[in-house]
Amino acid sequence: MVATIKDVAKKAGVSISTVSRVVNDSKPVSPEVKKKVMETIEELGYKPNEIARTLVTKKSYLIGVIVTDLGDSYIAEIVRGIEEIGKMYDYDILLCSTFGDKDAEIRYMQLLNTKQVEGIILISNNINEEIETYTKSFKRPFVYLNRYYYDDRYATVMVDNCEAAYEMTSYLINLGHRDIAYVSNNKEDSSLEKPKLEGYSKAMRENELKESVYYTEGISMENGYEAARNIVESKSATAIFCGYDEAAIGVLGYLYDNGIKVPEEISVTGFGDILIASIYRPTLTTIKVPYYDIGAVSIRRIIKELKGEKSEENKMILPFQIQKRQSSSKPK
Amino acid sequence: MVATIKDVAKKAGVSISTVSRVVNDSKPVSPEVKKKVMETIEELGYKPNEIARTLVTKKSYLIGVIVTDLGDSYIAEIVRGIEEIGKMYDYDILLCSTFGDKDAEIRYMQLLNTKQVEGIILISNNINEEIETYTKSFKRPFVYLNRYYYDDRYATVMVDNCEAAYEMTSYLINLGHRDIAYVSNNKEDSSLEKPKLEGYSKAMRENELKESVYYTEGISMENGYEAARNIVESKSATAIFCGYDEAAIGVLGYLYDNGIKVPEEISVTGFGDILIASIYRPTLTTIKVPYYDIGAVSIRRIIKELKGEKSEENKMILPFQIQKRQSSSKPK
DNA sequence: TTGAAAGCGTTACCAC
DNA sequence: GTGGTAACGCTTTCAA
Repeated sequence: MVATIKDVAKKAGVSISTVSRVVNDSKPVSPEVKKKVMETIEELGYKPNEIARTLVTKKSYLIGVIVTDLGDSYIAEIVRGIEEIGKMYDYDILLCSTFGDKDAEIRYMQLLNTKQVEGIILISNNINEEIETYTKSFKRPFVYLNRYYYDDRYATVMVDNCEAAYEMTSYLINLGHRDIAYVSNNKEDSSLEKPKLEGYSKAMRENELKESVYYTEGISMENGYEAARNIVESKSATAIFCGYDEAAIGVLGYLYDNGIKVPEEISVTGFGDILIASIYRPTLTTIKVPYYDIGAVSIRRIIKELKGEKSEENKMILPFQIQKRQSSSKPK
Repeated sequence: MVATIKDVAKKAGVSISTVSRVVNDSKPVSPEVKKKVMETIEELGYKPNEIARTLVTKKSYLIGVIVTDLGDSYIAEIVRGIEEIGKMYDYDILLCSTFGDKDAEIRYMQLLNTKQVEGIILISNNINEEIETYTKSFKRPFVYLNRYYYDDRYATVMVDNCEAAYEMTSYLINLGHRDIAYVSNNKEDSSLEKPKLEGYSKAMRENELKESVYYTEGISMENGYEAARNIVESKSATAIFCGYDEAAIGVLGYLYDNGIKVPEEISVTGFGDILIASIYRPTLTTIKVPYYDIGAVSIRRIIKELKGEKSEENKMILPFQIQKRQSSSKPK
């Protein structure tokens, strides 16, 4: 049987209150008694039961993190940020994956609450109206991260998508490209795709260039692959800018499979800077979204809120960067 | 304030025992009372506090998972397996990342124990003698996963590395290759590298071919990149078999950067089948290690043990597969 | 079928 | 400084 505070108290010949005091250093204890208690603790290998502690203090030091899929490298990166910063404040991560299932999101929100997490970070791909019901009833700090949809009801952390798309398009234009295709994700009303399109349009308009947008079903590599086929078959571009790295990798795959040289014949750029972007050959020029920082800032916000400091702004904007790599160059 | 069992009891005009009974369906309750209680629960939005429950039942339904780094796709895959199967048995994952820090492994083992996890799965890269002390004192189910070292003191799940390396080498030989270089990880005494080397040697010997092993500092892409340079400069191989996919991707990178065609001029194969293996171009021929299943089997073992069914074998061997892809072909 | 009460391992308040 | 004890929210005997 594992030792409890009682065992320590008995063996040390003091009250459990005293043991509790030395363990938590919460109130003065005479040096001799303290020494004795600490020795006994050592001897018995006593470790406070965090569950019992949580029950009385209401502090579980647990943050619930609900993700779509850890297999997505950008999500692993966010979780990394959450965890590392969380640990700095003694918080641990209770992890749940939804694999895109809306019901699971709700189910896990509830589950995590019964497990007494102090806050929840939800990484989602959907719009899920039911969420609000639960965030409201729980009254715990909540951060909502979503690559597709923006919802001003929840606290979130992101980059300025419009600005980023604008800069990337401008970069390609400055390289000398005139025919720049934009591969857009078609999720109806994806509220975060709009600003990207705007940024692209703005740069093109400013330079009096003709816009050419290709819509895809989703953002997968397969979608990118298909988009590339369409673009190449209509011979309509010297540069392809994709709204998501995943699609961009698909584009590169199509070009590779069809013997089209990148960047000599066509330049390709992405959005995100997920792990493979820098590993794939040619390496992908893209917009580096600071996923690690997004996770870090998210949990920091929750911890701040837990300390009673209300953050005023719901939306936190982080800086991005244009990562220039092998996949882009001047047009031939 | 969130409703407790007391609130429900009072409002429903019954004892808390009765409420507990209907919540857990643990003892017969008269239909009318049951109905009344359930209505009250609904009305108050009552959800049992799992922390309080754990305190009395000793069941936290929490499994501690300590990983090196979620950013490694194979680890994300293992965790996926752990989580999905865990959820089937109502278990949740408490996640900790060590980033290779040995002390962190110990620290988290202790931490997770104070949090009352029912079992621990440790994914490590090191040999850490201290671990035994803790697994022993905790007496909780424990599974140890390590890509480099095998330690028969702990329960573990793996593939037959020797057999896998043998088959991959044989595959290359059957394609017609005679000069096959093996890129080995040099971690001194890495006890899992030995069987791989054996498998390679065995296949080469059986065909009276000259072995040529290149040792690297680690298994990173950079290591693979360097190894490829050495191999190419000494013109010593038509096929390169790497003990880890990461290194193989590095090899492909070097060949790409130096205009050497894969597989036309050199075939490349790996070990693991991590995510990029199938995304990178050319796609990588490799040994598919069932990481998801490794996670799944690990947690299933823990849950079995929790139910009192002791597994007799410490070492569980899972089947692998040779994944043939673009990076290998007959020699020219 | 139901309720009272002990107990899980702590913390925190109140006396002394 | 120290000890006794209520309380946290729940499950589980034990009686009725």
